[in-house]
Order: sequence, then structure tokens, then C-alpha cells
Amino acid sequence: MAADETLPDTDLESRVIDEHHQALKLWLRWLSCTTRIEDAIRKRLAAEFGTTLPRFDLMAQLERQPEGLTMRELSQRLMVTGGNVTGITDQLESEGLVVRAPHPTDRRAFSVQLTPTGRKLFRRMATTHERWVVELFAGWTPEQKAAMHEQLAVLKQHLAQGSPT
Amino acid sequence: MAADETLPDTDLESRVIDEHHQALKLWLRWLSCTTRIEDAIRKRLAAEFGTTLPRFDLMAQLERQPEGLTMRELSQRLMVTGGNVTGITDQLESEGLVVRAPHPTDRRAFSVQLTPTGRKLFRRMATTHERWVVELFAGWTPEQKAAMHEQLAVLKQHLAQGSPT
DNA sequence: TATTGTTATACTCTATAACTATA
DNA sequence: TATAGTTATAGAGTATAACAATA
Repeated sequence: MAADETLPDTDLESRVIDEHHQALKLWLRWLSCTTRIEDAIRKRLAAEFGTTLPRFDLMAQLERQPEGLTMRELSQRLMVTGGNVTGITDQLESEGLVVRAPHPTDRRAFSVQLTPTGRKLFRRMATTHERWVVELFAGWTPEQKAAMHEQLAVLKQHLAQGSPT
Repeated sequence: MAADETLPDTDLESRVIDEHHQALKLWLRWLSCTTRIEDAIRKRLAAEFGTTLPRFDLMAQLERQPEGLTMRELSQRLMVTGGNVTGITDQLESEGLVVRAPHPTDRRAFSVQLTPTGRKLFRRMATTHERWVVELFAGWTPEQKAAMHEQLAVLKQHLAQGSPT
């Protein structure tokens, strides 16, 4: 032990390997937590509101944009291809939760908007959803949550730069 | 501002609301990072190895258990139902990567194991996968990664207690 | 020509339930 | 009876590519 002077190469190498394992272990633990949280939210969304995460996410996007979003914008924000947005929008529209309003300037496009019913439902769901999230993260102090939030900002930027897909 | 003495109730309430928003914002940022990382890994796994995350995960479980795992154990560890494990195992077996060996004591069960080919392939994939993960988390210092790892341990335990499904 | 959105198709993962064989 | 595993079925989400209408 304490061979810092005699075996620098080996120490460097093992440190590198340790850091590799560190990143991998971190990712696996992260993924495990994420899966559990997502599963919990997914199941509750299905049980209490008969909906799914993609549907919830689409409505969340619309709630932030009362003037509406085009199918293309939804596709980009949800990071899925156009065909999928058509399908999910079809479902929500048939349930009277969203509407394809005519676009003010582009006759090819729609301005997808929440209906009053959709908005009311979404707000109920969002409130409940937020309570679930608060409970799930209740194991952390506010300071820990804040620290995590900051650290994730760094990661997010790194990810955006690293793979500018 | 600084109404700590005059309006304690309001301050408490706004602090609670802030903490709610804090948890939600944290979760949304977290989810965004996770999605990006997972997408990157999923795409690379498909492009470079023609495989998927569930297949990779199943092989990862087997690599840790050279004596093999039963279908049931795989089902539990991967947190999916039995029918899915049958399907994925069928694929991998047809490609010669895993084998359903007879179980030593229970004639109903199998001992699913990696074949030598499967083991070799998995080790190649795992090495590359680990490199991706290291790159994706390169925005953090080793200390930050260690701190995150610790904090996730707390969360994981909270999640395990909270919903003992 | 390029873009918006839809349609058609196919693939993966997932869950549920009925079923066989063994414990 | 209970458990291990398979099969059949169905449904959600996803991507791709061909297509119509409009820019």
C-alpha cells in the first residue's frame, strides 16, 4: 500500500479503472432509482387517471402554451417522430381533451390546444403528480435536492454539447 | 421581504410550495438527463451491436452468475413478467448467445447461462458500454460522482421503503 | 422544392391469462 | 396445491417510408 512513489503507472491505471467503475456504478444506481420512480408514476397515472406518461407529457406541453403548438413542435419537444404525435393527439382529441385548431398563418399546420375539459383534467393530474414526486423525493433534504438540481444542470449541459444530435 | 416574524404562516406556506416545485423541477431535469443518456446508449447499442437494452440487461445478469439463473430469477431481477423473459431468452438462444441448461435439482426449471460466444460478445459490449458511460458523465469530477452515488443510495432506500410492492 | 401532417407498416417491449409439467 | 415456464393475445410506444396538401 501507499506505493505512490514506486508504482506510479499502476496507481494511475488503477485510479482510471476505479473512475470507470465509479461512472458505471453511478449510472446503474441512477437507472435503478429512475426506473422505480417512473414505474410508480406510470402505474398511478394509469390507476387514477387512466392515462399514460406520453399522453401526460403531451398535455403538459400544451398547458404551457395556451396559444397552441403545431404537430411538429410537439414532435420536437417530446422527442418522438411525427407519426406518434398524430396517434396520441388522435386519442386525446377523440376524448375531447385537445383540439386541432386551424393555424393562423399556415394552412398545412394545426394549432393543437387543450380544451377547457382537457385543461381542467390536466391541472388535476398535475397537482396529484406533483404530490407523488414530492413524496418520492422526501428522503432528501431541501439542501440535497438543491445540490442535485445544480449538479444535474452541469450534466445536462455536458450532454447537450457532447452529442449535438 | 424578511417578514419572518410578521407572517409566519404565509412564509411556511410559500416555503412548502417552493419545496414542492423544487422536487418537481428536480425530477423533470433528472428525467431529461436520463432520457438523453438512455437514448444515446440505446442507439449506440443498436448501431454497434445490433442489440437492445433489455437484451443487454439480461446478458449482464447472466454474466454475474456463471452458474446460471432460472427464468423466474431473471424475471425478478429484470422486473418484467415471465412471458417477456421467455421471448428475450428465445432470441438470444437462437443466436447462440445463451443456453437453457437443465436445472440441477428442479426439473421444471432451467439454468440459463451465457455460452462462450455470448460471454465473449457481452464482454466486448460491456467494455464499450462502460466507455460510453464514462464519457457521458465526464462533466462531473470524481468527487461529484461519489457524492451523487451516495445521495442516490439514500433515495434508493427511501423508494424501497415507501412502496414495498 | 421543401415542409406539415397523415397513413400504413413493422418491430420491441410489456402485461395478462390459460395451459403443461413438475414439486 | 403450488410453482416454473410457455404460449397466445393484446396494447402501447416507437421508427420508417410513402403520400397529400400547402408553402
